Amino acid sequence: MKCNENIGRLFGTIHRHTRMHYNHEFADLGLGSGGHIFILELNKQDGMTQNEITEKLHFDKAHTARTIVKFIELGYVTKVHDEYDKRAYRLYLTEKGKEIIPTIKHVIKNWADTITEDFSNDEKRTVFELLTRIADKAVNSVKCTSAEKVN
Amino acid sequence: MKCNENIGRLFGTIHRHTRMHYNHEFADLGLGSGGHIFILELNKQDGMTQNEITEKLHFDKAHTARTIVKFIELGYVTKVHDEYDKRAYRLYLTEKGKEIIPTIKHVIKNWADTITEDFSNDEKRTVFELLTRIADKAVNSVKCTSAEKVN
DNA sequence: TTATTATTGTTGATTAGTCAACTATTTTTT
DNA sequence: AAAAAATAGTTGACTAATCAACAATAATAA
Repeated sequence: MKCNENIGRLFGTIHRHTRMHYNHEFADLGLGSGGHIFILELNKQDGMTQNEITEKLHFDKAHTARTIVKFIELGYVTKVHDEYDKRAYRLYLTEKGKEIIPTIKHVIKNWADTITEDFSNDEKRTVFELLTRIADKAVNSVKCTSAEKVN
Repeated sequence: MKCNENIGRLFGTIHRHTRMHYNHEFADLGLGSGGHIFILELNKQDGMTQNEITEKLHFDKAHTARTIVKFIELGYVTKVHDEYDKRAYRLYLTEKGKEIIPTIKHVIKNWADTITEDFSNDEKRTVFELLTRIADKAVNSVKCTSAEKVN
């Protein structure tokens, strides 16, 4: 069975083209292809620290730091020193940040609809479920190998 | 139905962690996370031009150019001026290039097995088929929007 | 044949993202 | 309480990949 052979390549192809599309769609907002996720996440749960959002989104904290700096410059996010832990910052969406939520959601939904255009509802549900499981495994497997490295 | 909402995010997460894993596994060969695909493709079909392999893998030609330069330095690939079209180069795997094929295949298969560890054979087949269809749509959709831009 | 257009590949600039090393704090151990 | 270890965030260096502009060559139109 050859099924598994190129699955990584498919992920690469899909991800790169998703990025190209988002780059195009989000250009007017001053966003690139990746940052909108932070905004959506803050919309779900305001007041997270950079570390918390980093872990939730499975990014590297350096990436978060730089993305947030950019969003503050763009006026979408504000950063407040935590009262009790002076190392930490709490992140909040500004009004301007909240305003772009509908646009972001619209672009995301459109793209999802486009790439699963010919899918039945059943297939949509299936692919979402299987990808969720794969993402979980991927995250945990990498976590393990980098933990090994430490030991 | 919320299924579609975050599918792009799943692709991002999976792809980034795949890259981290490949970076780790391919380091000994001097490869990063992406280049091995070119080597596998040349192993399937020798003598392609840079353009041909670029299109087959859905990359940007600039990326191909730089990747090939690196592979020539590493001794995995050679580049031969096309006899009839002096703009083009034909690409061939060297012996050293052929030697690393089994390692590459092994790493890829291992990763695919890891991330679908708890999948039934049926689920593996399904996810592969659905992803193939998604990749196809993604490639074509982006192609369309960039064609629009030209007009 | 000459002029125009298209194609192959290269280079420069830019973005997304990681890792490693660092500073400033906070927590834990002694 | 002092020393050691852990944590939050920043910065520098690097890779993967894209887009845009370019040079050289080839194909097409005049």
